[in-house]
Amino acid sequence: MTIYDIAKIAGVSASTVSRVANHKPGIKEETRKQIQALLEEYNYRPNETARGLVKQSSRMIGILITDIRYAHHVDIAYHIEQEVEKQGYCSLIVNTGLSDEKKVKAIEMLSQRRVDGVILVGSTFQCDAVREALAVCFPKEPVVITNGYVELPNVYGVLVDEREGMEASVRFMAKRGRRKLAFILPNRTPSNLSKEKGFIAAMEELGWSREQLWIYTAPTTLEDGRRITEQILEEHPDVEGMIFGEDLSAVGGMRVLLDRQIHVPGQVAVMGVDNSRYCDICYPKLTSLNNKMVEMSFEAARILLDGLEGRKNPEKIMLFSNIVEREST
Amino acid sequence: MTIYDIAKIAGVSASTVSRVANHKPGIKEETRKQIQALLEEYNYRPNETARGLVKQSSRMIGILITDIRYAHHVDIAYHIEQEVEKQGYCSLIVNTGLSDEKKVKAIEMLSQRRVDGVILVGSTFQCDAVREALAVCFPKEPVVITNGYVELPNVYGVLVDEREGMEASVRFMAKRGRRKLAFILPNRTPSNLSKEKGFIAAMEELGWSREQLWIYTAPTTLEDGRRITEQILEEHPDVEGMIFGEDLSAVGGMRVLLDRQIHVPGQVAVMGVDNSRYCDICYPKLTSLNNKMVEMSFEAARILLDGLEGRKNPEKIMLFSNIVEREST
DNA sequence: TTGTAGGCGTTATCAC
DNA sequence: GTGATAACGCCTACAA
Repeated sequence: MTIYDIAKIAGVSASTVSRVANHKPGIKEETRKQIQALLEEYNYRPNETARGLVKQSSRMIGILITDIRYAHHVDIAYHIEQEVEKQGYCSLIVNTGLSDEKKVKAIEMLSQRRVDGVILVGSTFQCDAVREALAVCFPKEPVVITNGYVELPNVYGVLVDEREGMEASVRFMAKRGRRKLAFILPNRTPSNLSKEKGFIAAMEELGWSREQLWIYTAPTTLEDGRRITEQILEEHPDVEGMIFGEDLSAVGGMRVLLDRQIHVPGQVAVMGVDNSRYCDICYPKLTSLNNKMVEMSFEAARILLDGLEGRKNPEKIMLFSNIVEREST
Repeated sequence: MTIYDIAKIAGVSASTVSRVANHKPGIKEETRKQIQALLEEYNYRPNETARGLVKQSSRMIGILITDIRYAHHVDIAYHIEQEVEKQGYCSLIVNTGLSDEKKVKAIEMLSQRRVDGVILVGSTFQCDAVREALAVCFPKEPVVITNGYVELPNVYGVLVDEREGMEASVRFMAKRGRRKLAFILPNRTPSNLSKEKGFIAAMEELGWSREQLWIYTAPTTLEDGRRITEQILEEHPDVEGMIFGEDLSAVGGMRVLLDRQIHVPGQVAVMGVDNSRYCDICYPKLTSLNNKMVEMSFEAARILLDGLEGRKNPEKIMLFSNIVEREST
């Protein structure tokens, strides 16, 4: 059913039908009613593809995420989708994985589909490959990075003070008498590296030399958390606190402690980062650095929508993290 | 950059450029090379919107989900997205919530965007409102429902024997000496109602009358699981096993037992359904009825892709669930 | 091997 | 108020 079909049936021109369908003024009330009735009878829906072509706007945005299955990510995607949907935008969610190549491919694909704007979820997108791809594929369209930033005129960053947040976490532990701390770095994203910096700074403040620090690396799965915790217990049986750069591996780590009857938090206190759904599901409930995912999502959606409608925003904004204390500390 | 721009620069016609861009035969090797070079130099990408208009295909599919934040749902969406992406399709994921009205709106929106096919995730979409909307909005396009089915010529269902699976769960409990069982019904979707039927059938088999059965209702959150468990303990302190219709509320329930020092599984055995990520995160690890989410996703994607390319499939297929035993039983 | 012309379904700009 | 007509960017007969 196209406007032409309807026009033929009504005995009017296609433009008249178009005007009625778009609630434009300047139509005799009688014709309007008649055509409106036909529109409903034949269940007419304007072809968004054709409309997009002439309007030069797809009314779709792209959301790039490395892996939406991680609770923290899906929450962000969910909130962004809900927000932009209110303004009639659809979300094209793409899981890119960690490789630069797939990130670039995804950006090219989105530009080919002419999305009106893009949100990149996570500081992992703060890299040269992505920057270059954005520069050629989206030179004008608004782009927002959550938890990261790249230097381009049309790119906005919504940042969280994770370095400062991690320093606060160390002090939080220290205040509870935990000074022998291990830090578990998830992977080398800019965000995680600033957490590491925060850890180092705060530990030095406590009088530890950089060489003494217990810094380990483990990806973001339960199993990695288990493995690294076993290793830490092996190498530092006197550990008093463990700060994981992300929640899921912290949960894996806690389970090892539980199984070995090392009391949490009595003997070892544990913290994560992301304040995700996992924190309430595991046992004991996990204290976590809240990096303001929900707020970040709303801000990212708002800034993107502003950009789509020509409103300006500062290119970077910063949100402040806080610690959500639960049972593990 | 359009094919016309490139054509002008190259001094050829737009159709020649189009042919080169689409790797069509019948072009002199020399012109091909020259144009290919220009295409790359100017970073040309065909406008998918325009291409979609003429090809009458958006190469997008719609994925309808009530709430993608639930681990089981996001896993399904993830696998579908990955599968269709391999064939060059994009996924438009829409969170509809539970209301019929929003489900219908979402279907209309997807048809307006002319997606080539749709996957509905969960038996909650097996209802009259959705059936009617599909009939008018997608009379010809392939549609797949996971864990459900509606009677329409172009709709496929990927089903799981949850009724039988629930019977098996009851027997599984009985074999471990648990005969005083409570069943917690998440909400009244067709899928959950067949779980309930399975529970009833198996309990009758064990010699319980329908009136004696401990059947409760609680939505799918941690908090609901807590609340209902407290109520059950109140009303039936002698309960020996609890079967939750979904994992998350089971986790909430287990925490109540843990807090009251009721040993799981020693005193009360607990099971969930979905075999989701939550099962490994909680404590003790949750035994769960695996309703074959991963397999269902792959089948749904395959059937949809088959439909998109004109290949036929049986309108319904059934997968068989199994129990994944962990620590809670 | 290449170019021309028509069409995909809309919207928007002019006339009438 | 309404109707032609020309885009939007691409593909594809058909013609040359």
